[in-house]
Amino acid sequence: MSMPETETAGLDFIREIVTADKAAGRRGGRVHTRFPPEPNGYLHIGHAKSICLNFGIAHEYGGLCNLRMDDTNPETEDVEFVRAIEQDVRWLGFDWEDRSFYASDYFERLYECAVTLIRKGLAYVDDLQGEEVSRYRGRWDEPGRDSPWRDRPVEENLDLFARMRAGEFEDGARTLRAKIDMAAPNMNMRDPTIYRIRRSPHYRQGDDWVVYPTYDFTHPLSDAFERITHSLCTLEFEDHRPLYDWYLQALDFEDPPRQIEFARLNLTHTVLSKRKLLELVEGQYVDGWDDPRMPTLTGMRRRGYPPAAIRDFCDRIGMAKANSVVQMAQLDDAVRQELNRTALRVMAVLRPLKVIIENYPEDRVEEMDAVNNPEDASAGTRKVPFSRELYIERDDFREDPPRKFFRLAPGREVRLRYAYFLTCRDVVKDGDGNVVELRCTYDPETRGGYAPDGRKVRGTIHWVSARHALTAEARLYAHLFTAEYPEDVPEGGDYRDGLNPGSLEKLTGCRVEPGLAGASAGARYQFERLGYFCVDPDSAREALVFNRTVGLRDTWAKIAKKQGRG
RNA sequence: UGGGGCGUGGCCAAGCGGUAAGGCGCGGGACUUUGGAUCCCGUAUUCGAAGGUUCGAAUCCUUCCGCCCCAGCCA
Repeated sequence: MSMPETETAGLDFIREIVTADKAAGRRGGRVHTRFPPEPNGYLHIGHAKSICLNFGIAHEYGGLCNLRMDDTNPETEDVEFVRAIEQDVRWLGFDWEDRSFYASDYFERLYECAVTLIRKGLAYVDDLQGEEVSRYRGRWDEPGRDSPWRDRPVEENLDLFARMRAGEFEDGARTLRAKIDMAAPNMNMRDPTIYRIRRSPHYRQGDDWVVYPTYDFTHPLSDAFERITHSLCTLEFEDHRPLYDWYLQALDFEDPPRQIEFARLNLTHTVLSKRKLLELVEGQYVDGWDDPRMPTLTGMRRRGYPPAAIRDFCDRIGMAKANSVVQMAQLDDAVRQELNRTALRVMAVLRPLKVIIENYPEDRVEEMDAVNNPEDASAGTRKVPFSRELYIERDDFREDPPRKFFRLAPGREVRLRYAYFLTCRDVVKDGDGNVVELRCTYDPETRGGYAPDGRKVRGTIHWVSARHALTAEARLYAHLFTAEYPEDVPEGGDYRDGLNPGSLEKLTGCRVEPGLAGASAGARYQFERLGYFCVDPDSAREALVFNRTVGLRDTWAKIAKKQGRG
């Protein structure tokens, strides 16, 4: 038996902290994390990073991870979102088991904690309102001033706070604030708000409450209630950490959780901001949260991205504190790689060109054996019907082939994948000179794709039997992916120009990125579903539209510009 | 302007005083019943800049420069 290999490879900074804490036996040597979304929108790929991190770290250290709805703002939250969030987390492949929590379930305990703070002289009811509060808070370079209500006696604070809860005051009339330091250089410590009056029904607690705790107060306490050990959040909360710690200390929690921040995900060519995504949905610029163009998890699911690919992507991009913008190509590659391993292939023709095999009997149909996944023999084979009339991809034929074009052309011979060698004998055109049909012959000796005489062909193309093909009305939510192609089509025409990003843009009228862009003549289509398709140009357009990597960022820029803002 | 962070190739990202991992992208080649996939090879004499300490610095010290976050009764 060999010694176990010691893992010496670079630990990222979060692992380093967790490892050290565990080794030192802090917090009982436990590791317990949580994923705490606010149910005010759908989860996007940015959240996936956090989900993978939280569940991943917990799993790695033999700990647990909770799912917690951070629902302390009744105005924006809804059950629709909690259902969607649960579904997306599950889809991504994570299981919170019986640990589903809601910050709103802690309202009573939170209230008690606030009362404790008041008793300790660490919180007070402030009568200052809106504008006044921010004036008193001062600016970055100038200290704030104490509120005139800051030194109210404890009894009075207790009384007023109870009456706030009882609904005796108007919305916004008073707040409960922590008594910290109005001159603190860290703005978060200048007597932050703990409770505000908000007469808005909570999707979960109904009208039970008219006072709601703020995030800064709720979060550390929720973490402590759940005995979280490491509270992972994004960079913008870095200067909230002193406050996070302050609350826990003021309330004498033992073994308090530790907040650790990491950089949020930014991706090129899309927007990852719930607010912006909400506007895209509400303004009907997209079909909904699950529109395949959206960077939401549900959009990606509909678009055919396997959850394993998203997890892999999150692993690949790493965890750091430096702001960064990850290129979409990185995601595309993770998706392609996973799909390449697992997707069942079928042949498909997006822009059909009819082929008549003149020497093939009219009524004959053969079943050709086709491999379901060349990367995975266990995926088996399927039968594909072959007959006299086929469709091939328009781009697989060139009447006047450029150099290095190895596919079909007048007089040329190619292999029909899984079938026979085919030679183009004649080209049929319509009145405008458009190629509408190819008259061809096949070599009966080449069944299976090899010639007994040993002759070779350079090209192999896809095909579909005209009679048997599903002429899909197809909204193909299939996996459609391809290699990268240059944005610029070389002078004189690139033989791949049929469906390269440039022409795709013209076809769809949308910004198209190379990568997952869509079909390219040089590439082939790999679909998740078993079947064979022939798609007419109109529905092909739709398929392409749904499969493109859209410049949502541009869409957003246009909207913003129209509305006169940045 | 006060505070908090961050700066390693086109994009992510390891590295934590011993002489720049890896991935994406890009370029080239091999192979192939997709021109896909796969497989090779190449791609930072240099780590924001300048000084300093050291036999030796991306790593330590100093100064400077740049970028991000914070003045919600949002999270």
